Amino acid sequence: MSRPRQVRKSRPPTIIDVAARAGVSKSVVSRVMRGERSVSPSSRAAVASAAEQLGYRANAVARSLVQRRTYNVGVLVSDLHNIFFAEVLDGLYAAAAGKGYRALITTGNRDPAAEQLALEQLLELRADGVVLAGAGLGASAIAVVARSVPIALVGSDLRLPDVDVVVDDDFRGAALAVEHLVELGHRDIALIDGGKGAGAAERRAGYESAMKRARLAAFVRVEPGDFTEEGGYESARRLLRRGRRPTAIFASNDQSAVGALNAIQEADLEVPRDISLMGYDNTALAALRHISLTTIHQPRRQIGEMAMHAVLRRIERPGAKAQRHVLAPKLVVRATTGKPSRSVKR
Amino acid sequence: MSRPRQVRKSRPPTIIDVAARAGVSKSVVSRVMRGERSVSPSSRAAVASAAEQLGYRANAVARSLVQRRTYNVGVLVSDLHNIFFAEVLDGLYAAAAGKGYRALITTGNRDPAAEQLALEQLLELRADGVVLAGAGLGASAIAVVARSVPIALVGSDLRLPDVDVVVDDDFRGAALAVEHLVELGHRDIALIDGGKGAGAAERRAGYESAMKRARLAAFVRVEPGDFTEEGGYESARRLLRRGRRPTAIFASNDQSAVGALNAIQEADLEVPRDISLMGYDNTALAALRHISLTTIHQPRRQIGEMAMHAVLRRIERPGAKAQRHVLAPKLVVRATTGKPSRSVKR
DNA sequence: ATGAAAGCGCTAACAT
DNA sequence: ATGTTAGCGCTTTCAT
Repeated sequence: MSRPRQVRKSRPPTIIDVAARAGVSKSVVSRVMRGERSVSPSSRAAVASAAEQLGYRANAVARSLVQRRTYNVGVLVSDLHNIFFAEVLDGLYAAAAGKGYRALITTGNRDPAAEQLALEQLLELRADGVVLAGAGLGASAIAVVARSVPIALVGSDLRLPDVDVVVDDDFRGAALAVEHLVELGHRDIALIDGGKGAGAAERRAGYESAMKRARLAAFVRVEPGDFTEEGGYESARRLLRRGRRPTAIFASNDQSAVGALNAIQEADLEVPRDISLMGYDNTALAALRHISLTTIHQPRRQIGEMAMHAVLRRIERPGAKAQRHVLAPKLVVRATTGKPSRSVKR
Repeated sequence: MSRPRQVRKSRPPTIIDVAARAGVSKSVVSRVMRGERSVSPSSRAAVASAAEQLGYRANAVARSLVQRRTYNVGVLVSDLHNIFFAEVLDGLYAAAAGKGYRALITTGNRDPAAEQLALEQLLELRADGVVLAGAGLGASAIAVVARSVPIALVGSDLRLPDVDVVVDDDFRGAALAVEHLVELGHRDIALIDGGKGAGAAERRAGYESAMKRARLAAFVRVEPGDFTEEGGYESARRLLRRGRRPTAIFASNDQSAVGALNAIQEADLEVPRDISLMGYDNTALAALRHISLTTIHQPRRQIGEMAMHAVLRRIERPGAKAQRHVLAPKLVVRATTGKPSRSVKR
């Protein structure tokens, strides 16, 4: 009558417990759990009910050990604060789930040593593949790892053998921005640069190239910047102070565009009446009604899907060659761009 | 002479390979890998060099199977887009790493079914503990899982047995906001409500209570809202349209405060000269120089650390009781609050 | 200090 | 259709 209720925290039931309860061998249980059909309906029912009663949950650790694969794809994100990656992660997740894999996210928090460690951990966990999203790892470190597991890169355009890379076509995106402004009638279009930020160089090149193509080489002006709001503010102030004020500013990311917007307003100028402004990335910031920034959209979700598909493909076909996948950006017109004013040239 | 170079994708080396190469038994290798010291210096050196040469990496899967624990803590985040959680994740990570655990992030993308599945996966992976960050799972689902593994909740104030909960004191935070405004001399302080959003009810109660304490019960005005920018905009428009315009608006999150700011500017009012405005959460939005919103800061990183410590504690001391941890918010004064204008009462 | 052996929970031949 | 058996790569007694 006074037996102890049930040992607290008894181990979770195993396949053997289920087998015993269902009155079959553990093989049958295994078959049922994996949905094989060479099992009699009666056994199937018995196993199902036994598992249910016991609250049985398959042990993925044991399964992974014997199958020598985990169905886990590790995702190493450099920075969870960067809103850019959130949507990429959505794509990664969706693509993984759709193919029966799990995405396991880790981060190094912008610390290279921590990133290296996190990657190491993923490999110890025997992830079947790895996606590096904006990772700050060195090319050599990546190359080494790429020999033992399929890897895809997002947001860094390294060209390594056996490493898939998924990038937005920043060169083209910048050109889109310039073309939009030119169509509106702008000629004096300045760029707020992104320095060494991801994609900044391509955006600068795209800007310069598009300006030349529009026979506007004489108007090319690259103002140093650093992808931050503060940097954008300072850059814009410099641009506005100069003798010849541009009729349009193309900031190479939304963040710095917001800073620029601030400087423009401080100078008592109105956007887009007195000056047009563009950003890049189409972040949530740009969509604020408050700001409503014309910008360039990167297909973030699709980037994620692509990257996941790339590693899954090489997981399932070990021979397959890695590729470089380039996705097309899109122009998003909002309220900060318009025709240049005919105001007096100073 | 023409032997195939080396089989592509040969299996990763195991402890046995290392043992053979080092000329010792696999037990010795195991001991070295785990840093036990009952190993002769010579064996240790031999093993180290063999492992190095082979590129040996411990197999966490095998280890987890035999140890019956993974040193993994699963983190289920409802929404990676929500910037709030990014910093919470930092805290979770740091705390886990500090104690020799790994944090594995998954998400259900706001889809309850997907969340349930993701949680199930974490349990199949035999995570030693789980942190639910803003999860939309039902209390009963959580209660069931809580019987088999230590769980901590962040951002949802459910009171369940055997479930740790970490929350910001939203009641107190709202009171802080009101007190700040009252000190500046405001009396007519309206609230833009957060509807059914996380913490909205507590913030509303905190507002009401603080108003009463300041003998301002007559001025209590709760304008419906929904934590979105659009909602904040609409709420503010309604507040401004009414006969008696409040001298201060307290929006129950930053997002809706930004919407309100927009409405205020449209009404040709200046902040804080004509009207003061506060938000809640201290998101990146509030810090934009453009906006520079006075707001209430939640110790997000600390919330994450706390939650992780809570589950680690119960992982290591299976008997331990779960607790409710309440963290204190902080006032962050920026540029949107000031003394009320002495302008004519309408 | 080292080795031998058992076993973690499961899958995957192989029998029957 | 079902059961038996042999591992997966490691840790952990238990000897020595």
